[in-house]
Amino acid sequence: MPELPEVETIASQLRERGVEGRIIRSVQVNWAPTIEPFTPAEFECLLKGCRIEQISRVGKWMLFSLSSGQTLMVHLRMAGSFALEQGSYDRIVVGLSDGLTLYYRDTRKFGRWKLVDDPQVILRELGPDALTRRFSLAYFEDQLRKRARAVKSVLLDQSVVAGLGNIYADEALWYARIHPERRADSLSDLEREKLFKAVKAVLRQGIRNRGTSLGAGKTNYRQVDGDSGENRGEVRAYGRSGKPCRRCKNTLKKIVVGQRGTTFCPNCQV
DNA sequence: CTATTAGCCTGCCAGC
DNA sequence: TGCTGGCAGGCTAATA
Repeated sequence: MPELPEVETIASQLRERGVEGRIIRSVQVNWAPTIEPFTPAEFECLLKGCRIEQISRVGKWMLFSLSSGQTLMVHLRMAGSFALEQGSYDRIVVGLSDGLTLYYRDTRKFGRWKLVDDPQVILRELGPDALTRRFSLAYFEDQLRKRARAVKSVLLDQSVVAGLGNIYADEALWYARIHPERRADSLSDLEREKLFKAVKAVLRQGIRNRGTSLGAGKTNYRQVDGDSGENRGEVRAYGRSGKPCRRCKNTLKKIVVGQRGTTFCPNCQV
């Protein structure tokens, strides 16, 4: 579930809690596939003694720039999170200077840590981050016009725009009143603009509310202090199948688009 | 270029 | 209550 707003929330909370500027004293890897192709011993050797200079985010990637010149890039995938207190499912434990410990928690073990000399090796495969100026209306229109796929699949394609996942894609389409299965190249000028604005708006709202948690389970998104995100009450489409549309009162419907569960309003999303 | 499937893992939930 | 199958927010690789 961590999409752009959740990753942004976690990154900014780690900054607020003073992770930047600390020295890495130890690295304990409890689930080795997370750091492939390195072994836990190699990985600790490369990180130990490095200062964490800066924590940033691009799309759904978190970037820790290190004093060694390398960058630690973390993708939380389905269930990854960070905490500053020990818990269950801690796959990597990073001991920092001045007594702080960073816990990487990931029930489903899908998350991945990449240690790279140049972040561009990974970032050049991505389209512009959805909340930057590089993701402009002109760019988005151009991308939509040349793709025949379902518009929802285009929103989820990280090489087109980086940061949207299943929740915020459904939300943006609901706000723009566009049916998720519409061919991207069939949208009108007005629809493209409405969708563009909706994408930016739902992501900003997600950040303001510190992310969306859909349940209380162990695989659910959590802020750094363990709290749920507060955006759930704002959700209009995702996970509301069978419930009334908050705009027209029709019953929301769930279908599959590009192998992904998709909830929308058959009445007002056309 | 687009679509489809399988795989990676574990927890959760509905249904029986 | 207890078990089971199917499903889940992401992404990649392989195949058609």
